[in-house]
Amino acid sequence: MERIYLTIALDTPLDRLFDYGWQVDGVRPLPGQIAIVPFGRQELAGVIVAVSDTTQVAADKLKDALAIRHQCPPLSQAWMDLCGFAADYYQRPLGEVMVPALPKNLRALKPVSLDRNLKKLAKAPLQSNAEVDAKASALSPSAKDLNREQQAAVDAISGNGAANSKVIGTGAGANPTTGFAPYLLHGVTGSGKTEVYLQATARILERDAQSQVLILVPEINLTPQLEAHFRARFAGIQIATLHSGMAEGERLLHWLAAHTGAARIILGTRLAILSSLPHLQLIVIDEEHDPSYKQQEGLRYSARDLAVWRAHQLGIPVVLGSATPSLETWQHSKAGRYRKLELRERAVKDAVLPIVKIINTEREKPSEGLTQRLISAVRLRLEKGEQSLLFLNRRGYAPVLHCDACGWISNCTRCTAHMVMHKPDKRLRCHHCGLETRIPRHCPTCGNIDLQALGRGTQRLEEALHGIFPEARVFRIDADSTKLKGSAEAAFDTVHRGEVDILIGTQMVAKGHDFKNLTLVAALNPDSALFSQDFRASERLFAQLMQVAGRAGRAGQKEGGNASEVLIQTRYPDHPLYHALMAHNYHRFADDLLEERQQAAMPPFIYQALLRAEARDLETAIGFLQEAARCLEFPGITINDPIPMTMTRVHNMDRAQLLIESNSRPALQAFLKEWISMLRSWKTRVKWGVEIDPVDI
DNA sequence: AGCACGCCGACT
DNA sequence: GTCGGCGTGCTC
Repeated sequence: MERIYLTIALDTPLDRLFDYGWQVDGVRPLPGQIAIVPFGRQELAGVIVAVSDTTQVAADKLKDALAIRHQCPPLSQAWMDLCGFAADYYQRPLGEVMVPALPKNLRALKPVSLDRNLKKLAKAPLQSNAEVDAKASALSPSAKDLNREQQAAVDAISGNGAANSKVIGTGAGANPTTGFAPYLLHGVTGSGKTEVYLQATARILERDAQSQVLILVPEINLTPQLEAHFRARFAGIQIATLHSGMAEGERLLHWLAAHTGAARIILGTRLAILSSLPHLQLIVIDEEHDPSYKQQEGLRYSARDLAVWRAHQLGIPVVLGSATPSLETWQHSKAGRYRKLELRERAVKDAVLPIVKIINTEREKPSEGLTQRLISAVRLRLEKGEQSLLFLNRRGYAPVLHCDACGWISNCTRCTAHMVMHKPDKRLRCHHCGLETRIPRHCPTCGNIDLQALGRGTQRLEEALHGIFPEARVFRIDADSTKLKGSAEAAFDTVHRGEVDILIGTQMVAKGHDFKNLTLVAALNPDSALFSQDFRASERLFAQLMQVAGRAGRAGQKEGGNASEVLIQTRYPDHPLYHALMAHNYHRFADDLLEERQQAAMPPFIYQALLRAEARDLETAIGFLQEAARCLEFPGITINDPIPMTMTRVHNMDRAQLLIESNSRPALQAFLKEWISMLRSWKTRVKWGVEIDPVDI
């Protein structure tokens, strides 16, 4: 029996790999396989990254691995390289990238779920659930006719004809007919981006009997409807879905379908970018500008950026679709690094862009948050039997409770934030730490029983609308009304079935769902983002408003009907952002913002990283950052002053941050590598972490 | 990060 | 007398 050594990546903050012994009896373990090993006093699953006849580790320290999951085909070198890149780029140990990227049931200490799901997969193809099937059966199975621009896009992406002249480089194992080619597919809602994805996918699948296509969407809510489209179009082809809302067993089943190549189409949210896809030939990122593609805890990766890297690695096309591309992507396309594919027309027959109008709330004072003009517009829709959508990006009843007598306000005791009043369950709730109390009957400091609810959330708006339109069917969709699993989809279905007259929603309703009978969209109070500290706030607001606006009138206008209407209630009717919105002019808006960013030396023209620190008191956190700022000088690197975070205290911890900037990405990377290893060697009670390419500053 | 060992305060 | 606070030390 041969004795060998396995180098294994484990999910631990220790930035190194661990060697284990193994007695070979029969099959020799391979890199990319899963091993179960003893680690300290625990047992962990890890990924074998190398197999060797020797080890540097002293015999008295070395332990033997406990088991190898031979039944699971090894992860490819390409997948391990992807994780290696992410680990390097985001400055994390390899095991912290690899291991959490695998389904929990694959990492379980006992292979029961693995064996069960492998057997299941061998026996029968992946099935979609009944709801998706029902939706799919209502959709046409045949490809729609494309307009000229759509056709050009499909040809370019799938590499047909001379259209694909701009091919940049080819990676190892690349399909010779494509090569790495990043595309920005720029088109408003209703311009038929989904049809482009479907037909490009069809071409890729036809070309090669094994090829796989990965399509990412920003939110779990959007996967069922996307799945229905693909299900309807691709009968007999296995479609895997991957998102965080799946049960662990199901998740493993779908992951295995992708990993073994059985699934040819993979639909998912950002986490799917780290799945194993041995025959990947095309990646699509729908709504590429969406902030959800940025993971906000643990490994803070950008799924969009990893998608572009992965496409480059494999030498395949990647499509970034959006009506309002991120400035990063827009700049790449202007510089010619990404090829721009424009869809200028709405592809849906007779559809026209909605008319955007501004309501000046300085001149026309709203009552209960609603101006008279808006109320009339809703009434008109009610009379015509059409739907209205009121967009208010603030959940709860009122954002704060206030005592007029003594000035008390409902502050959270653990956070620099107000406790939000939730009327249905009679609670005050902190949206940051989850602290809850009953709504006090009288002021906790002076005893005054007349407490005022200040401001307006979706619940209060719902109440007001019931009062104004008693016979209307008012329906609210937000994180509170859709807390139960699957209830968000049910809620959207209720609207689709026409059982709702007035829909109230937070940003949840802005994405994806096209409501056929919706002819009025109103944004009630979007102003707060205009003057935010975060320089990306206006970019996000524009995208968000453009997206809600896109919910209206998608399915074409009825005979003789008017275009849909979008009403924006604002105190700043002359703000350029609203003017660009009225003119449906993303180009102008984005170009102006880019120019500002270039003048001010901000992303995407420079690169940033953030060191965040968290401690019991602010002085400790700031002190740590000050010391960190002093400890290493590096050419081409700007280290700013530490500042408390906008929301300083969360869950009784004070937080501060230090911004690092450079106009050279390699310089920033080199600096961070050295800096972080220094910081790691410090003994401190401060909790800290580094984020690369932060999006919330 | 886990997890265990280790040495000092308020409870049955 | 013990349960348990979190300091510090280690993980092939």
